[in-house]
Amino acid sequence: MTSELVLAPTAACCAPPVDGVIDRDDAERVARVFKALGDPTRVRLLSLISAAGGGEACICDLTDPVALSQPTVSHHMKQLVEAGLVTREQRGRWAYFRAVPRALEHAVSALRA
Amino acid sequence: MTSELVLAPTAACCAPPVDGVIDRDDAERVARVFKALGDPTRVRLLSLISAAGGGEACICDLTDPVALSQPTVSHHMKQLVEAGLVTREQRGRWAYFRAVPRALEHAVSALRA
DNA sequence: ACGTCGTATTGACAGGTGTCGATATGACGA
DNA sequence: TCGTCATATCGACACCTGTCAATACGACGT
Repeated sequence: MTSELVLAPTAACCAPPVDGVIDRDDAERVARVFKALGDPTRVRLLSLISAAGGGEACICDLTDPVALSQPTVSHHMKQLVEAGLVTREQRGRWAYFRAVPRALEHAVSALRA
Repeated sequence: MTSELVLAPTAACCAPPVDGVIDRDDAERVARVFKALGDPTRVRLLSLISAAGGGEACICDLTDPVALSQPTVSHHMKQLVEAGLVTREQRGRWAYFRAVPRALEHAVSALRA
């Protein structure tokens, strides 16, 4: 133990306010975003949506490029939506997805608290 | 199916070169970085290291703030190192970790292919 | 009303992940 | 050489995750 990084008792309960370090709740939120992009399929899905014409795509546009079943793609899209990286808009029979502009950058800058 | 995003047969083998979309290998690499930050503990660890004096910290400096066992912290640090987000330098009995400056930004920009 | 089409949900399964205690490794000091 | 200290590895455990086939849901068009 070279030096004490934290002064308050840590094991007790609430977030120990270490200066300049992201707190537990923010870490949880940031991790949720990164976790959504922690799968290569979802990385490709987000890239596909961003590159699609009009910046939007529906499930049927995505299943072929990633070569996965429709339920699996639907599952991945749900993860991306819940992470706030993508929005979903039902239009008739189709569900259109768009990338949320600066969602990822927001998470990155939250990490640099 | 509203439109064909991809023209080549996809299920076969090599990466189907869809224009402007990240290819399979890059997606794999990018996902590995994000996956490493897909855990709130590792997010805090990276933040702790960055905020530490001299920009470096050893395991013993980290176990208390995250309130986890030494083997668990060691395991998380290994993940961060393998993802290229952190470097490890053995110095005497201690292992010092430093954040790799623009590793995360690099992954983000790779996603915006 | 009925069938069809796009999508979501369910249930199941193999494999991965976070965590710990116990133990191994390796460097230093006496 | 021996003990101690910082860290890594191992083995085990509960839990989560990615995937699919089967099915349910909902919005059309006829």
